[in-house]
Amino acid sequence: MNPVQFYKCLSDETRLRCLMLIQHEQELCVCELTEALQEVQPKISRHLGQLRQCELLLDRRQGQWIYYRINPDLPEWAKQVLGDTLAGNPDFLAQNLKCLQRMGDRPTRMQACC
Amino acid sequence: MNPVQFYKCLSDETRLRCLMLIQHEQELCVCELTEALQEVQPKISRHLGQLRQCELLLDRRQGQWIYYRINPDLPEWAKQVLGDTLAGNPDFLAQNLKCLQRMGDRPTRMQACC
DNA sequence: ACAGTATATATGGATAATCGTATATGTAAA
DNA sequence: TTTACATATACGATTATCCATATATACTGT
Repeated sequence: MNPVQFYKCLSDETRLRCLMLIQHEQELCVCELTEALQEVQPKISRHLGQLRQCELLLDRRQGQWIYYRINPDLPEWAKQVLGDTLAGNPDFLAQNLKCLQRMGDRPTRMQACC
Repeated sequence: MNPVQFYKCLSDETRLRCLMLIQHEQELCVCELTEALQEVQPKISRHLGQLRQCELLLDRRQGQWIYYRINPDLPEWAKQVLGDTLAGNPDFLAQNLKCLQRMGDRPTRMQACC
C-alpha cells in the first residue's frame, strides 16, 4: 500500500466520511451511506468503487444490497491511521450518524453463516 | 484541524516526503529538502508554504536558512498518524535519506540558546 | 553599497479530480 | 417476463491541483 495513494483516498470529504462511517459501523450498504451523507447515489457509489479499487474496502453482495467493509488485510499502519482518525474526531460523523439512525427500512443484515 | 484538509496535505508525494523527512530528522531547511528530494527549490518551497499555512509545520529563520519542523501543537491523532506512517513505511525515505547524507556543506544548526 | 546565497511568490499552462445527469446492470418479487 | 429497487458506469463540463519559469525578498559578508 503506497502511502501517497492511501492518503489520496482519505483526502476527499465524501470518501473519508464513508470510511469513517464504515469503520464505526463495521459494515454499511450503499443506500445507508447515501442516506447518512445526504448525497446522490452515483456520487457515493463512485467513491466507494474507488476505495474498493485501491483495496481499502471490500464488498459483498447480499440480495439487492452490497455491503462495504474495511479490508482486514490493510497494513497495520494504515489500520492504525483509520482508527486514530476516528477516535480523534468524535464530532466528525455526528450529523451523518444522526441521519443514519433516523433512516427507516434499513436492510436487515444476514450473517454469512458457515 | 479538519481531517480532510489534513489528509489533503499528506496526499501529495512531495509534501508527504517532506513531512516524513522532517519527522525523521526533527528539523530540516529548504536546501536540505531540495537536495534530499532532488527537486527544484520553488517546488519544495511552495509545498512547505502550504504545509505551514495549514499549520502542519512551523518555521524558524537562522541566518539565511529557514528550518521547518512539525508543529508540536498538532492534535494527538494527527501526530500519531504521522508517526504511524513513518514507522510503517521504512523504505519510503530510503533514497531521500541517502541523498541527504551525501550532501556536502550542510548548514550547521545552532540551538536556540536560552 | 554591492554581490552572492537562500527562500518565497507570481503567472500562465497542463493535468487531474470531481460532479451532475443519464443510463446500464443485476436482483427480487409478482 | 414485467416491474421495482439497488447499485454501477459513462460522458461532458467544471473546478482544483500541480508544475516550470521568471522574479522578488531577505540575509551575509566584503
